[in-house]
Amino acid sequence: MEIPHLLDSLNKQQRQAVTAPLEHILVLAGAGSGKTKCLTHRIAWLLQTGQAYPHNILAVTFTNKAANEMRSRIDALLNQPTRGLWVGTFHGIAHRLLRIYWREANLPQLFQILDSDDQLRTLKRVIKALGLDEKTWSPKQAQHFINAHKDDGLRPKDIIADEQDVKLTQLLSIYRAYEETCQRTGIVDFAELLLRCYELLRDNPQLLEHYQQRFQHLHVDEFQDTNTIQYQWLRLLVGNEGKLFIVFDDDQSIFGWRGAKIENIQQLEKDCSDTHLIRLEQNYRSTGTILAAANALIANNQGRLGKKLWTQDKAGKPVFQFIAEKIQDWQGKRQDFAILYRTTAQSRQFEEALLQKNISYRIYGGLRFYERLEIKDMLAYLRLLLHRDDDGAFERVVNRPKRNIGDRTVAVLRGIARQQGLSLWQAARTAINSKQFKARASNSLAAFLQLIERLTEQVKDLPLHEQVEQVKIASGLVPHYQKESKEEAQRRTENLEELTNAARQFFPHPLDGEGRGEAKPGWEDLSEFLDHAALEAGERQGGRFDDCVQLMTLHSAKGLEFQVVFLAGLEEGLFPHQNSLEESKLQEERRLCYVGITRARQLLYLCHSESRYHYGKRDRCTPSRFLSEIPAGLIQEIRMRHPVSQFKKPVTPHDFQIGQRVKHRQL
DNA sequence: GTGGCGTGGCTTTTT
DNA sequence: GCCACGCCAC
Repeated sequence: MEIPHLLDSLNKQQRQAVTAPLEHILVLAGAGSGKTKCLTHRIAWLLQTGQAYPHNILAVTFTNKAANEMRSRIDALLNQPTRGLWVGTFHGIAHRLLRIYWREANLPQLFQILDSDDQLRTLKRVIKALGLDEKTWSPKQAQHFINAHKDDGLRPKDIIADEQDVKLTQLLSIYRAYEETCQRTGIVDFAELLLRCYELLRDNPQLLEHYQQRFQHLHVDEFQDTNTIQYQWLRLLVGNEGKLFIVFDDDQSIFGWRGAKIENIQQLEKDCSDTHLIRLEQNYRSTGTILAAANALIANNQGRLGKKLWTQDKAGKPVFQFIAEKIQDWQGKRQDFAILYRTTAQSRQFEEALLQKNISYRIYGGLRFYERLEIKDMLAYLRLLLHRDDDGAFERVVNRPKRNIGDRTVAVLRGIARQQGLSLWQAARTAINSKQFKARASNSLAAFLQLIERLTEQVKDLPLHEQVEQVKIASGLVPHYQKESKEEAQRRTENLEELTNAARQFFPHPLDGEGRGEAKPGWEDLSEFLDHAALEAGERQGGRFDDCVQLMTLHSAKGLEFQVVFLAGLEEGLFPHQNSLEESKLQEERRLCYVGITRARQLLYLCHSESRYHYGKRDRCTPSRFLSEIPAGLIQEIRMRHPVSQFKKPVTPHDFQIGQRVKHRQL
């Protein structure tokens, strides 16, 4: 594409951003203002004007989806795949660097990635091994404690614990023990990828300098979602010479609760002198009315950088405040609809209502492919082939399918492992050799060890997908699942079949080179496949239907758009949520509502119930304060024909009672 | 080793 | 009200 053409499709502000001089460019990009376009065109612009070579460019996103989208849009703009240009998630890029520089990062070459579920299981074992009570010291809490500190760049030694503070002291000791376990067994959790990579660059000046010189242009998507360690990592990498090009929207910062620091934007302006702010305020998505509602709502927040979205489109229909059944009347497609809610628990009622009306739907959320039980079981076998000392994998499958290796036997192994500082695998060896078990337990255990050894030998020269297939057969998992209900068994078997397919289609990604490499036998492909499974857990559970209404939480709707949006449950205590009524949290709730509103292109329905069940009790609901923050003139009120009126006192305005009275049924 | 029962918790989620 | 998980009894 010629350079002028590259700019043709851009508006004035977008063009200004894309062609901005080489300073730190901060693009404040409102909802639907074309931020990905801006980012991808900037990269194409730098390349086509000869201001940068591909290998000078790094683009970072939060999700794999965003990274893939960006990569393919850049390729499309340039009419070819671009080599040397790095596009990836923060975690993906950190992982890539750690795989190359594992020595410098003080990791074993074959370090493994732990997903959150594995991390939790590991913590459970650590807490047990410390002799602590799981009830007082919940693994969940410890997990949060550890991840939050890693996200802030803090190791146990960086945390000052007052000895009087029993709780903090104890959590710290768990953190320490967990770190020790991870280091000893070569496992790395998600937060560790970032922190370890930050430390790698910080502590290796030559390496840092190399990458500072290489990546002169750093592009960051959704910058308002960066946490402390991500920010520090970026700062390190950008150095004194590099230039940042960041795209963000402070009004769409909704992940503060998981460590995102919206202040990083101000911090960046403080840390880098030559920053230049550009606003993208023209919206290409929604009607004027929807935008007016969104603008009015968000104006109630303090400390905004400030922007007002506008559109050339007509005003559009008023925002309805209302009740459903509209879906059946709609002329367009089912997938034009989205029902958005604050909490996952709300989805069930909609499911039931839609089921009853025979409207196909798709729920986002739930388990993803690589998170499913049967898949994780298979992955555990595969992990054991590579790493005998993977205690998590060992515990998971040692008795799955049943091999007469019960809890008691495993408990003994745990004891030996703890005492002698061994892995469970080594402990099993030791126990068998020193005849610590009765014949039955000893034989069963020996048979399991042999199975893994034999299997390793058997598949080591096969291509990846055959390795997976052989392990599936030898593990005995399939007959194991067959014992479950028929549908369940079939689903699990299908998923395992799909895993083999995934392995067949999997092409490894050489670390230093670019693009896709050749599949080859040995353990490298398997190792990469396992990384892939952890880092890209796959799409959220999808529908079997093509044409369906989309159901999801507001958080997962970010970045998407729909013709018609129903925002459900606009009630005090639910949205804004009970636990978020304090001012700073309330502002995040309001931004969440803003995100919800700006997902709609044509029609927006704001819904609230008069009453709903809350922990078993039926409660009256007060309409959300967010409703009253939208000018009444933009809203057309609709009242349902048959409101559930268990309360004498009439309530206004109205109600979304879809499915609330339907008897619950297991789906 | 499994099933039945009691208890607690209950916002949002990516990697 | 509902689910997930842990514990105990067979």
